[in-house]
Amino acid sequence: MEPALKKSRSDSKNPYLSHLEDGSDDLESVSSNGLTRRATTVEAVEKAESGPNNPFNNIPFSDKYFAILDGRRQLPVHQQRDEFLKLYHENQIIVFVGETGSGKTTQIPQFVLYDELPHLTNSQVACTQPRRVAAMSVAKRVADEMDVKLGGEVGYNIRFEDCSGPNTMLKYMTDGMLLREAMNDHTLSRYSCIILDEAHERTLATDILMGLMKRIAQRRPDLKIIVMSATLDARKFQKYFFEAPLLAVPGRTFPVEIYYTQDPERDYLEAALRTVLQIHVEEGPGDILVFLTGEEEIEDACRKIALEADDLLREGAAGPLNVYPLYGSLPPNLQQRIFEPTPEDSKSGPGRKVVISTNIAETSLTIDGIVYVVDPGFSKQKIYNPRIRVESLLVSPISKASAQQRAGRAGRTRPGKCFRLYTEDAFRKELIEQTYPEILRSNLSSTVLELKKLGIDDLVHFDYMDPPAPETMMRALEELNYLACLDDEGSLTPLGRKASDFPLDPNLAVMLIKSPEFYCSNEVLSLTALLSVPSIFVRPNSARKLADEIRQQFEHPDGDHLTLLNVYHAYKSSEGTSDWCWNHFLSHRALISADNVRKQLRRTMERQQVDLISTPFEDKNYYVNIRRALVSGFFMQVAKKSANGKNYVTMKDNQMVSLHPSCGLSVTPEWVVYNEFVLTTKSFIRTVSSVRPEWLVELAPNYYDLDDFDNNKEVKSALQKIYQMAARSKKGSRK
DNA sequence: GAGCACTGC
Repeated sequence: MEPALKKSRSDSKNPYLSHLEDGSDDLESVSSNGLTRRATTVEAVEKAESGPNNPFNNIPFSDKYFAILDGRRQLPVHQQRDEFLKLYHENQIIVFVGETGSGKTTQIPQFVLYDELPHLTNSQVACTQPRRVAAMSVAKRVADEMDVKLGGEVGYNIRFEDCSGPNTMLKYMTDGMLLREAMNDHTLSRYSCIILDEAHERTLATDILMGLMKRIAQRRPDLKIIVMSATLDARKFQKYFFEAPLLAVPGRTFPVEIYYTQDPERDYLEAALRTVLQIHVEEGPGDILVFLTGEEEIEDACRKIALEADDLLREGAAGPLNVYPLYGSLPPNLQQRIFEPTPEDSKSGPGRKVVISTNIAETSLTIDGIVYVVDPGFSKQKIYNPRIRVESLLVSPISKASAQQRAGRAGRTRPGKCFRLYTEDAFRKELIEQTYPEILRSNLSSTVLELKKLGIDDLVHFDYMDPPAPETMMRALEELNYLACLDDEGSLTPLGRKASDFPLDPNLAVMLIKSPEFYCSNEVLSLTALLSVPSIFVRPNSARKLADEIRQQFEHPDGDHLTLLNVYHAYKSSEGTSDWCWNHFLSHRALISADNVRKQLRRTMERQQVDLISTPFEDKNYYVNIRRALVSGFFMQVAKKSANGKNYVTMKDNQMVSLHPSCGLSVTPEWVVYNEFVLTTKSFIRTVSSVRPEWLVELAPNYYDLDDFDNNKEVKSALQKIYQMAARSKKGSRK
């Protein structure tokens, strides 16, 4: 036996593997990529899995364990365990594709774990997920399957919650969390195997991790990498990962019949309503899922369908129909209603429910009992325009992959039907294959900062699976340079290093780090947390006026940022009860979330030695200090009132914008800083506060260089005056 | 006088 093997055995923290270790017949040594690894055979691992004792903790397996084990061995993926192990032993990287129901997310990590068990020392196996709930629920399931305590041998790690410990060998985590870890440990040295699950979703974090994995793979021949994805673009993953071998496992779903329209639909909303009612009248039992694009559209459709369905029921033309909306900003108790039982059949026809949902039902939420899917072929998608530096949401046609995913939702419990409200020709010729990965649709300033912290110096030649547009990269580098997070050579500055440790956009991070200079880091910390969560204001359709009136009592004349702070302080002094929030039209959920973010940021501040300071509330500069701190991070998001006195013009880009109607400023100040640029029916700036122009030239002289304003005479001359005034007062103060 | 698809640190 090789010395390496002996070493790993004597270091092993799992001394219970005698039956694996001693049964030398079951084991063989395999050499690949210059590294010696011990290969377990299916017979050996199945023996270990069959007990009587759990090899991971030496406790006898429970009866429940064996019941689950039988089910696991029925999963499609189990048939290919042998094949998987062979590939795993012989290769450093494998691409694994398995459709819904194949069991890949729960089983593959266990296959790895049983295989690694003989030589696991202190290393771990990580399996990433794009969503927190998935990481949590899969970890729970796998802990049950392995008959261990969650947080023990099997755990999970997501933002705000680390449920793992010193004994954890398998850790499910969000992709963002692993990326954070990589920022402080560039080779991810604590892991012996990293599994990137749901890679086809192409989240920003997964894309960066994939590029990182390629680099780490070369530096760490001992690291195993498994990329798991849905089938469609397996070739692309293989090619990207040095022609890694592919293992494909069939899913376990029921067939779904696809129907197209003969002619293009002029009005997809109207067509969707008609289709739902037609299914309800003509088709056999089974619930319906309809995909629409947003809250307003969904609520509207729900009302119309409920009205029509009532008529049909009264006429005796159809059975009862319950209609449920489903979208992300719907309160959780209302989201849960989709799981209510389907209404009883009546003489006139089967009882059904119909769920009208955004894309949330495409991946994040699974509803059992869906037999019919209505797919109009649209969704709201984020797009980024680097020219004007604006991210916006646009209703766009979905991709073929997305259409396939939607259809699949009809076949989870029995054969189903999917009604596509577009022609087959349109599906073939007009839909793109895959939704563009997030990296091509986002502002990358956060990502660029992360990459720098990850030790990637040459961002342009980093091996992206899909390289972002050069202009997007330029914008990000330029923004980080103005924020002084990167120097003129593009290297991380001490400020940039600090900023990268905060889970925040760079402008928020810089504002927070600089806030002690303005004697208000306590307040800016609260403000940053409030700006990092969904809106804390609730404005129900039924009580808009009242909600607006109550909001007014918190309003600060100098701007929405200060209003947010006022609300937060009132919330804290009311002891944050949900009744108080309800009565003041505030979202308790958002405020709790802001509190969590605040705590996390505060820990980061302590770690980065950013002091917590407050200006006494009585001080006349209390609010001024906060507004000045705001400018130190948001000087690139400033607008000046335009000549007509109604609109605003953004600095440098010269975009005509309006104050968002939610803005609470009592007067329209000459200069404002804004948190967000929203492009909807027209261009709005949202969450706006008044600032003094002399702060701009004082706090961001590089950005407010007069030579950069030649295309806007009005702004240039205004700035010129301020520079002159500043010079004069400097002279004056010298006397 | 308008709106927040969905995630994540």
